[in-house]
Amino acid sequence: MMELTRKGEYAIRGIVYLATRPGDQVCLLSDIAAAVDVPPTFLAKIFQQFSKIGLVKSYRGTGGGFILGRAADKITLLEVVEAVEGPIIPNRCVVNKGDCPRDTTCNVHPVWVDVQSQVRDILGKVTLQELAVRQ
Amino acid sequence: MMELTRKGEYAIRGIVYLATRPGDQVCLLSDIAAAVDVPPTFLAKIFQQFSKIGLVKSYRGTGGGFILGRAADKITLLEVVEAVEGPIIPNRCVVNKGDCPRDTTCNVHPVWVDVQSQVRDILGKVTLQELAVRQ
DNA sequence: CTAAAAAAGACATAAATAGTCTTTTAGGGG
DNA sequence: CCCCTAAAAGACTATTTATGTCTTTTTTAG
Repeated sequence: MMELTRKGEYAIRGIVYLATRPGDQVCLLSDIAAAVDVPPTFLAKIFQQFSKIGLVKSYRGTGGGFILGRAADKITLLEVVEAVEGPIIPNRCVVNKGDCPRDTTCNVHPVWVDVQSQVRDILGKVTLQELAVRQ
Repeated sequence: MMELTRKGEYAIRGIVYLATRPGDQVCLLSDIAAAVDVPPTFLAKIFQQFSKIGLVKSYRGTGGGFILGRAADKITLLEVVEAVEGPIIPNRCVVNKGDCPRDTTCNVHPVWVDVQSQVRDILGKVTLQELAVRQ
């Protein structure tokens, strides 16, 4: 349960790699894919999603490629994960209030709210900068 | 991401309902299914899984049915969820040590360990007794 | 022996996952 | 303007997982 998909795993690998590169250096998608061992066409889709919400900035044509959309310490793991996996939802019932008919009577509901909150909190406190440091 | 499946949701509903019943009263699967609005054949599969690991106790034949395998305050939500959804695994890399080749170098790894630990902790502290109280 | 009820296993359908392939758009250099 | 490079967009495919159903078997009470 609660398992990250390949897409999520690849997304993290790709953008963390980008964060290890000098901030002004445009990276080719093909280079990133090779470095983190992900199918290039699949990573392309992932980076398109990143690009749309500004997590990365893309340049087309000769000399094009990708750089981070913001400083690495301003991008959290939560943002990266939610960008490709969608919001952290331990159960449908927590999506939005009133969605679940049992809402007020169900004793399980607050537990899922708690889980959601804790997970978001953990992921939200980790930045790409921390993930990019080489050991 | 991290979404409980229908199976998990149904499993919780079913066993929580069982926990609201007097401890010595054997419940028909068909009655439970009707009460919590779950397809009976599907719930049957779920309760078979419960039965195998002792979360519920089953009786066959005339007058048969199900009761909890233990007192409601001795069964946690974590056990129920893991019984049908499998272990809480935010990422494959945390399954067991050495499984992930990047294990020692990957900075993301400890984050998933933390997530796993927190979620298990939250779910492990909630008992069926608490979930069964009527509001 | 018979009826009741769970157990077991095969089967079916739909959705999500994990990609690939092709075409289009944008930008740089000659 | 023409060509080359590289990302964007969208259609397409295969595999796996989720969500069940149906049939047969086993167990048990009366």
